[in-house]
This record gives sequence, structure tokens and C-alpha cells, in this order.
Amino acid sequence: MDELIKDFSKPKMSYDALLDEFKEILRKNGLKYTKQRELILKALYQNSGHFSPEVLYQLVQEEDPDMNIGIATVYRTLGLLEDEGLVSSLSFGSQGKKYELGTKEHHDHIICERCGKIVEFCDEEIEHKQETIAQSLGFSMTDHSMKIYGICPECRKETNT
Amino acid sequence: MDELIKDFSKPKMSYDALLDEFKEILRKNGLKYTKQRELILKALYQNSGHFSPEVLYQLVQEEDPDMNIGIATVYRTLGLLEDEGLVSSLSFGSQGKKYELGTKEHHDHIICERCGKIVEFCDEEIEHKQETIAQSLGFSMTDHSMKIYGICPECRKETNT
DNA sequence: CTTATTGCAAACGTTTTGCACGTTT
DNA sequence: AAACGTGCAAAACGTTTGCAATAAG
Repeated sequence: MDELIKDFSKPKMSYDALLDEFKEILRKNGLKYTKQRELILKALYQNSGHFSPEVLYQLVQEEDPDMNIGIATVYRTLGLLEDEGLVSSLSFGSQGKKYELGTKEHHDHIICERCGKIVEFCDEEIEHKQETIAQSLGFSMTDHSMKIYGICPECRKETNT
Repeated sequence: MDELIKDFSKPKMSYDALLDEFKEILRKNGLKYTKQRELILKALYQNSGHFSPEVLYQLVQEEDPDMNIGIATVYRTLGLLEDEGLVSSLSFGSQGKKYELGTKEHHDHIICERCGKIVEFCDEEIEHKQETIAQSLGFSMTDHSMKIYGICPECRKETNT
């Protein structure tokens, strides 16, 4: 069960390496390197976790209150980063999406229905099984997501559930 | 691998039995049985598949053009049916949710990224593993969802992917 | 006759877009 | 100088809500 308790919170890349990769992607696509884009990337790196665009927008504003960054830029940059595989998103129905830096190892999520806490884990057996399932149904797999919902240890204590 | 090729498209209940269950739920909760609610349930039963509220709204209108059913009623009824466990929903980020009748056995979904087709499957091993994972992280599991994305056999043929 | 339900339209929160202006290359 | 990116405000989108009228129990 050791595989589950690995620490998925640490990006496997230094910030400089990440920034270089981002710049390279921008160059390759004829896009421009801007202060706004860097601020957003940095905010994702520094506060590792899962953020809604709105929350990320607030983080970026706090980080640099002088720069009057717009929320549209946050959305546009998150879209760009996701398209290029630098961030990944988790859907929460009509409550929108949350984004996290995608420079960590692949993992799935377990979400507390009471406090919203998100814990990451990875199970090799399931990972492998998913590929097998896709193949046996004639699909070529491009992606997958697994979410477990439950009540986290802390919230269980509060109401002995 | 036989477990995968089971046919999940057939509701395990007759429409009459389903309707009876629905009426029983309504009675138990002091709610009322209305023509609109039945129309929506029937549309879900007859067109087994995964529908957005908007599409379901259209189906219901076609089924009975005289009754001027409102989309708010579709939302309200879907919410009610989901709360009572008669339907379940699949989230598609900011693109909303799709609903299906939940009177079938538990299953997961594989979704074609090109044509949107949804195929259902179930893998006992993964089902069991999810419970184990939740426990080992101290969570009590309340729900889970697994989505595999890929390209379906038909779409692969079209572009030999 | 009481209470829940309906359709409508307005409100809501999130995400996208058009545009004139700014910045990067 | 050319092309892309920005902030802003407006629009779009899916969903929810307040309300007066209606239907079910």
C-alpha cells in the first residue's frame, strides 16, 4: 500500500526548469512571453494545490497588486497551459473546474464531500486496468480520470461518521 | 474480460415498476405526482442514454408538444430524481452535466473525444480497489466516478488513428 | 381547501468574446 | 512595424430562483 502514501504535492521540476519549458512552448507556437503569463504559472507553482480560476485570480492579484491583471487573462492562460499539458483540470459539475500544475506524476483524486479537501493518490493496478479496458472496447485511450468522494478523517472525527 | 461486455443499456426494471417506485417516493415525501414528472421519467426510460437537461427538454417537448413544459421543470425534476437515486449524472466541466436513468447496475464510462459517444462498462476489480484506497487514506467512501477518454472504434476507422 | 408544482422571466455564477489599446518580438 | 496579448465590459452559457397562477391531494 506504500504506493498510495507517496507525496504527490511536490512538483517534480524546479521552477526555473518549468519556466524554461513554458518559454519554449511559447516560442514554438509563435506566442509571446508576458509578465501576466509568468505570474499565473508562478502562482500555480508556489501554491501547489487545486484552484478555481477565481481563487487563482485572487492569488495573482495579491502577489502583484500593482499589475491590474484581468480574470479573462487567467482563463486564457489556464486554457493555454492546459492545452500544452502544463496544467490539468478537475471538473466539479456546475461548480466549475479546479486547476493544478501538471508537472507532477500522474495521480487520481479523493475529495471530501464535507470540507472539500482533495487528496491525491495513485494506484498502478488501476492505471493499468484502465488501458486494458479501453483496448478491449476498441478505444484508443487518450486520458482518464478517477474521482473518489467520501468523508475525510478530520471531518469524520467531528461528527463520528 | 467477459465482465466488460455485459449489456448495460437495458434498464433492469420495467417502466411500470419504475413508475411505481417513483410514485412511492413521491408519496413518502409528501410530493405530488404530475404529468410533467412522468413525462420526464418516461423520456429517460424510452431513450436510454445520457442526456443534457437541454436535450431532455427537447425530447419531452417532442413527446407532448401540447403541454408547454418549462426547462426549469426539467431541472427541478432531474434534481429530485437524482436526490432519490433514480437517475445519476455525469459531469462535463463547464459544459454541464448529462443524466441517465440510474436503475441499471453500477458502471463507469468511456467517452469518445471525437463523436461524444458514451459506452458503459464495469470492472469488479477496480470497484473493489476504490473502496480499499479510500479506507487506506482514512476516508469513508460515499461515491466514486471513473471516466476514460479515448477515440471509439468507428472514429478510429475514419482517420486511422 | 391546503400545499406543492408549474411556467415564465429575471437573476445567478462561471466562462468566453469583441474591441481598442499595449507589449513583445 | 507586425503580430500577439491585455483589460474591460458585454455577452453567452448552463442553472437556479421568485412569483403569481395552477393542479394535486
